[in-house]
Amino acid sequence: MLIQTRPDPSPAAHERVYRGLRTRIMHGEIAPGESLTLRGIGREFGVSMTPARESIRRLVAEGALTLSASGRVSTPEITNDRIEELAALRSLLEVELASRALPRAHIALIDRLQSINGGITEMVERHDAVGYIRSNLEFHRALYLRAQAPAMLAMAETVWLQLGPTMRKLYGRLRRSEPPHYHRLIIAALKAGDEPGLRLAVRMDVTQGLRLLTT
Amino acid sequence: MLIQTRPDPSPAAHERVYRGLRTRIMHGEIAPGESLTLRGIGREFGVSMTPARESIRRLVAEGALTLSASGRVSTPEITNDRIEELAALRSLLEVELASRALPRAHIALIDRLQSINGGITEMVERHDAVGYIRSNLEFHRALYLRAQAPAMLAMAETVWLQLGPTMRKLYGRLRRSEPPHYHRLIIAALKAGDEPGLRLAVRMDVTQGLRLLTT
DNA sequence: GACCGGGAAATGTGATCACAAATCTGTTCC
DNA sequence: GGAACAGATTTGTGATCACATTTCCCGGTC
Repeated sequence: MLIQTRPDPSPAAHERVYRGLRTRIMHGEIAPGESLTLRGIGREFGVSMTPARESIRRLVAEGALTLSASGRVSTPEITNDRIEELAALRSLLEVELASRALPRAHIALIDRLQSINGGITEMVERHDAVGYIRSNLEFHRALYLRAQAPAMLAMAETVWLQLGPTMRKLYGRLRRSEPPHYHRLIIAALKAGDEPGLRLAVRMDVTQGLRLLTT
Repeated sequence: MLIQTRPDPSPAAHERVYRGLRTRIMHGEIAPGESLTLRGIGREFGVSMTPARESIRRLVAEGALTLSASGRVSTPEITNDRIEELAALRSLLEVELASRALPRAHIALIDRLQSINGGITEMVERHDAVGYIRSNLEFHRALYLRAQAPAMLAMAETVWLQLGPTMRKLYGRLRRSEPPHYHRLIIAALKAGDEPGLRLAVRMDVTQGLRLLTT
């Protein structure tokens, strides 16, 4: 075999740009309604307009960005109806994912979740909004990875992406020292093998924060 | 006002290409594993590689196409696990959409559904696979449009898109003169305002065919 | 007959450019 | 003072090109 396995020597430029923008959006680092330009993105990542355009198309397709009639791209202004819908989607998808992960949840996973949870508490104390959002999503992703349902997980992440720009705003309205209460319930239900309890805990955790925005 | 309202005078080239490919994939006109080339697409639609590439990026982002490590694009070969997952997603999303549409379902909608249903029967008699798939999706979309949940509908359509290439294969295994049995149940439940019945009928309709593929 | 190798063709990637449309800006006019 | 207009600038779009890599095909070797 002549070809040495090099899994990802230098990701394509459009991939780099895509990943960069994606995590920024998902973590709420871009305000709703903020607008972007192809040349600006290109300059920022040191590439030409071509890869910038491709990454934008991808993000638009995933609902992370909207583009106006004239082709201008910006993060979507989110309405209450849309938030309600996205919260319902999170509930539907993530309850199912958690349920599928339950029979596969070993002790190692529970340890991992508890560790991530500690990180979340730390972020709350530090008032680090981006860190909080990132850790919170990490908690959910760690659990759902056990569901062995990649298409479903991808859909859930797409919903997170669409909610990204409002997450920041959401965080501002949370109680300052709010501990991840429902996360504890999720872990307890996992330990007990309690499926109805797990479903309820996930549903509450997922809709709790978003309810604040719609009222 | 100087600017005359022209809602869509000439859709951008990449949009045309995107729509063209999308409907072909969703209707099952492209076999699983079939591969496409940027130059080929460009030649077919009379455009250069640039719009072809953008539409491909979009479709890949939506899961309608996969691209290999070397960047080659093709329709995804679908495994049984993936089909099971996508069927579960259809079930989750479409049951919810139908449920939300129920309180808004007027007589005009029911008439429309019955009319589409007639078209489906016709397609079955004609052994027109593509027409069958198209009419079937039209039936579901007409119902879900009443749910007033655009983000959720978009997700459901994404799942249809991902199932597209296997729809054709599925059709081949259906009984020749199979009438849209569960569609009748859906319409009956709508008329009766029977929510549990509607949820069940949609779940059965959505998973019925796909079950054939996994066994 | 099957496997391997090398060269030719095909393919994806990214940069650059021209062009049209949209946006911005500074000035003028009421 | 504020609205309207015209020119300048910015921006998205799509075509074209060069380049590196991959894929394909044909001939040779064991």
